[in-house]
Amino acid sequence: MELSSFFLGRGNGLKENLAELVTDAISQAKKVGEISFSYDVKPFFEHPKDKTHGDWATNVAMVLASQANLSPRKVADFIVKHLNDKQHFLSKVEIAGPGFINFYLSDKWFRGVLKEIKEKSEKFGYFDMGYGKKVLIEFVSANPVGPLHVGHGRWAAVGDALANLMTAAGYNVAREFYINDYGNQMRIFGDSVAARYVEFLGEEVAFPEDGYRGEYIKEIAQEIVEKEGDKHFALSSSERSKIFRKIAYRQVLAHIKKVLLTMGVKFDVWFSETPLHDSGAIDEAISELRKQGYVYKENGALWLRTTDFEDDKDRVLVRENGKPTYFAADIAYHKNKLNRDFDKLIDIWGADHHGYVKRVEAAIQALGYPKEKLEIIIGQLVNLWRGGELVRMSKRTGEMVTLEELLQEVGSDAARYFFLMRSTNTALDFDIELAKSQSSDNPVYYVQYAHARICNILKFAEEKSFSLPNIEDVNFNLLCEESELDLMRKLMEFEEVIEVSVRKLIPFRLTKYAEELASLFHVFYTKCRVINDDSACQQADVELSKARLILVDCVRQVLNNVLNLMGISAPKKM
RNA sequence: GCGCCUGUAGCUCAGCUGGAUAGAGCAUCGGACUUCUAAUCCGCAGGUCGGGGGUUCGAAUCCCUCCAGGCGCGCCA
Repeated sequence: MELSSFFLGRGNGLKENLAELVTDAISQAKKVGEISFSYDVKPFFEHPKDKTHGDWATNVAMVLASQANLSPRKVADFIVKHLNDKQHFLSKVEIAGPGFINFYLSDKWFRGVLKEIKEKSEKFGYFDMGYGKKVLIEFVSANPVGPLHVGHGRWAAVGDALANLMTAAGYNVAREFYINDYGNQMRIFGDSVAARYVEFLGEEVAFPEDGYRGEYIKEIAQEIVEKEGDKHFALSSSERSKIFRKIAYRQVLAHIKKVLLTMGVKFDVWFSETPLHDSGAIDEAISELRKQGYVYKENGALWLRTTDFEDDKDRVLVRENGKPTYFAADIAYHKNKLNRDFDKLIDIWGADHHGYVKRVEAAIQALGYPKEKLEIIIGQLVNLWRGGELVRMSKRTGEMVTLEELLQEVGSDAARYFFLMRSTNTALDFDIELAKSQSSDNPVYYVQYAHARICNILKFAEEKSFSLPNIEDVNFNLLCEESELDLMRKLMEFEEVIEVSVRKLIPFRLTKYAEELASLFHVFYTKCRVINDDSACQQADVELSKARLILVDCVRQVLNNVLNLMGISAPKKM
């Protein structure tokens, strides 16, 4: 998924510099007649998989070769000849393989990253690619008729991390939860609780057809009995149902908010569906659609011609009985969001709703908005595993692990990490035993442990009166071990990771980066000692310790920042 | 039947706009603690990228087709 048009920002500074350098060299070569081509190509840069191929590489010579009617290596020769690296951020440029141009960054350049981290601290990695554009991310949006299940946890973790990421990238982000508190299901829900209530008070009652049979319904009813006694007993069944719908809804919603808060997920807006019906917003939306010419009547119902926008079939807006469909309300909801002046709407839905995507996109366009206004992320479902055993879940049998139970068992950090760990278009296998295990198998602890280890070094340094040096007093040229240079390279990548994660809407990329950085730190840790506490140690050792202290403190900072974006704590001690 | 997602090492997954010898983690096996936390590190091994065709200098990546799995195809929400 590419949102290129929306994500025109400054982008990654270093990459841009490099791109400019190469573009300039190409136009120079063209000017002097060495390379001729008629249409421009944008150089593509990547980090070579193999370190010995440099820090960056571009394939531009190979792309130009056929146009220029020259061999790729010849084109590369001409380009390299015209590179004018005024800022001296390259130490070496090589032509390799079929025609890659490999760039090696100068020491000066990637040591500069340490200074930048110290300056920006918790804002390191942040940059302005959004220019304050307003984005609304709608996620979770569970029906308020029961507890959240583990799938909701995934959307909570993904949505919240995405919101954090986009904020870091300079967007103005709001988080919203749409509450489907209207319609049939709410009525059934109220009836179900009412029936259990009457049951508790000792009266035989027929449980509603299609009623919610989960244990939690009984719990809600019992709570009402305990708090309010039998005062609703004497009411007529329709009055009772109405009241219970309200009470039970309040309880469930409060519970949903509480559980999400346990995960550290806070919404800016809780948007209720009911007012859309009561305020005439749905009628307005429909008349707007009619004005645009996409509405027609057939078989007593009112239809939206979504097939004009690639949907399989047209969809009903108003039923034969005069009641608007869920779809109609959803159109009014999206219209409401669009009216609130967001530059971009992002919806995160479970895979079980993917069949709904086309019609909502159609509705947006029928309302006169460009399709790109709305981005719908479809996430695949979550399978729970306990050890090697798949945990079967079924609403019918009531065998359900709720999000609350999962959080209680594995904790918020592990839960969020696991929910985030995979691409959203892959079904997620969530192994409860693994999430709980305090071992190297568990990536959450692996990353957090790196952070805690560094904090311990800093504490140890303090005890040896090796306080964190002033950055001006440090000679970073002393950092020349491979593991040190690898760490600095990885630190430098952070901004780029944020950029890619946002551009492609893939927050799971953060977990990969966190693990890579943690891993490089652990390697460094076993190879390099930071604090030389030998009283007889040389001045040179002291200088090296200073430089390494700054280095590990920078790693600590970036680990902290990436964990923050994921909504996971960065413990000082483990 | 149609639509969306998925198929890469024994397992769970990365792999960007088509690029260099397809990468991690786990599991297995073999090593490393008198040293700032061994919740760590190092090494070995492991692959017809679901099958087949096509596009081209080059395909895990793009196109077609087939196979397998998940999800969805209401005037439910």
